[in-house]
Amino acid sequence: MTSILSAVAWPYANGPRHIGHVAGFGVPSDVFSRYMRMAGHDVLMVSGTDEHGTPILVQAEHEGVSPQELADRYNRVIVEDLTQLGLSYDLFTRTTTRNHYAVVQEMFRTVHRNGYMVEQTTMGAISPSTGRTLPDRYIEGTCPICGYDGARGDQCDNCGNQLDAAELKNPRSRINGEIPKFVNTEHFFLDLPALADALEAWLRTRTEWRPNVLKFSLNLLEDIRPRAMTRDIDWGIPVPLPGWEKNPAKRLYVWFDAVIGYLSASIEWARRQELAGAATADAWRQWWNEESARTYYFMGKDNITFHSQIWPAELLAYDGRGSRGGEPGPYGTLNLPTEVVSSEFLTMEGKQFSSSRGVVIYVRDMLARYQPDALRYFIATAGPENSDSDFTWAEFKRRTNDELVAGWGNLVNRTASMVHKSFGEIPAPGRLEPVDTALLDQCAAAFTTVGELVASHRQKAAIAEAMRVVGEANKYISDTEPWKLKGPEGSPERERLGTVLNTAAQAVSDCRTLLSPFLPHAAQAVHETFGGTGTVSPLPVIEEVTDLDDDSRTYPVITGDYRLGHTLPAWRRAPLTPGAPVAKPAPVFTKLDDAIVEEELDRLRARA
RNA sequence: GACCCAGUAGCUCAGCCGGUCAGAGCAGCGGACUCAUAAUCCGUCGGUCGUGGGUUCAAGCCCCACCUGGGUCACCA
Repeated sequence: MTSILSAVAWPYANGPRHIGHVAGFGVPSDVFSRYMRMAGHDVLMVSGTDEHGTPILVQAEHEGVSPQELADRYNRVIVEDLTQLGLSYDLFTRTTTRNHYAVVQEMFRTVHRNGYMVEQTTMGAISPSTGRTLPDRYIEGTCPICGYDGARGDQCDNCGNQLDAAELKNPRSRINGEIPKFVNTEHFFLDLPALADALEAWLRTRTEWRPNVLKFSLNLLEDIRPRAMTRDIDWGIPVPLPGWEKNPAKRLYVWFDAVIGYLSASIEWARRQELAGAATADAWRQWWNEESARTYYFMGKDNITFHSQIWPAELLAYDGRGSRGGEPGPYGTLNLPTEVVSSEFLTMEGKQFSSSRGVVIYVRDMLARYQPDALRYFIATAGPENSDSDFTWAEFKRRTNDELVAGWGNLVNRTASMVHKSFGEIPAPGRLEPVDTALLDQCAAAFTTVGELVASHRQKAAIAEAMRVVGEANKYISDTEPWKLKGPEGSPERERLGTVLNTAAQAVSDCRTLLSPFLPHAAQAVHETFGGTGTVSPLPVIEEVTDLDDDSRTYPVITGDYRLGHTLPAWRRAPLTPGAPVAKPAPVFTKLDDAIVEEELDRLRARA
């Protein structure tokens, strides 16, 4: 048994999330975590909403609410969406808890004490009316090179040249139109060059990573410079140093605090376990201090930099393992990522997702009209695992109808239907013939092959293998033709029918287990269809909790009971019990009408 | 501009270290069957693996150039 941390990217709480987001971090991390639990490992899966930073502040001002109110609203929306999708977080929390603030400040203090947080003065654009940093992308003006008037502070969309915001002619804020002021400003920079050797040495040991992620990460080292970890902004975590702490205009950079969420959420989880009497408050150390623990980080490719460079650098600095040396703080020596599992991007009908341009389908809207497992199936089989992939409504309909419903759903339905009509319960098998054992052997072998594929992050191949076994079971039924076995009670034909249907039902049960990491909702339904009782495929729940360090505040978290042997079966065949009642089955999956393709495309066009 | 990735049958994609690698699913066509949400099963058509060079006994797989699409390039989560 290994301790496995599933560290899942933190959705930004400035709006609802679309299916591209959950394709990148959500479904892959959940499939991995569910499988690892069934394989007997000790999994801790954590995440939460990321709630600081300029975009939330801007959005909140735009809506006339406080940033916390805005974050509260979308935190709840995101919590509900991810729960409905069945993502099995042990704890999904947020970055505005007191616990998170305390952990982030402790990280900062130790990194600073170890000498990796250096103060520098830089020239930055600020908004004269608010005093806040104006990020380059929020500044626009006339391009000094081509004269295009809509150039942004970071680059000109017309001529494509990289720009420095200070070079723009007639610069103005895209937020409120005022003229930005360029001033000297003090900030703390994470001294990445002092950590570069340690980073590279560590990356060189990461041979298991997807090659593109590793290559990208190594490339980042070539031009490594100190990176600002504070901002001129009043929405964020205070800098825990004398003279800075009470300065409302200086806050920690959102990315400095967001990645620390993996640690703070683990700590929050342990503290809540202690309150429930289930573990001690330092139970989190099992994943963070034990060298044998493995930590997997799931995200979209836009986040690679922060997980393969910034976060490991923060950890190395905390541990005192850079060129300046140092000592770890109270959290001890913290584990670096075992693997950064990055997905590519999902596109929508050939275009990049874009909320502002209306090229989008939100998780919420998707789940209002379609089954969560239908979306999960699409993402698992056609998602952006190793390269960008395209979501189209036609393909979604086809995958759902021709593969999920016609392949897996039909196998369940035809098998249960025959068992119900012939016996009303799981029949006892007679003597097995070669055709029977051949199918059962294939099912048994699939536990190894599918498991290894999921463990090595080749989920598309894994689900394809599981679906291949589904096909074998369908073929078995065609070959054995149980509908032709019509002998009376006690006849050899009748016994053969029992054997065939028992074998088919066992194969269905095996496929159910094999597919359960991908299709957890259906797994439970299939289990019950064949007379099973209890939970075999646990789903997450939303709990309203009180902030551990602030009685006045409550918020929703995602959590759940995913204990092996209690709510989860092991990753192997569970023999069926003859005599378990099998009622007339109800279809597990809903077939989609051809018309949904045009309907959805119309919706898309209406948004644009 | 620099760098990275992708370009394989009508469609969506597999092809790890170069030698059954020319594949799968869907669509199309032909057939079988009727237990099942007209689902299933069998057979079949189909590609000079973006283009042009090169290395090698042997190249989707390595090298060079080019074309097309996507991405990254410090304060954008």
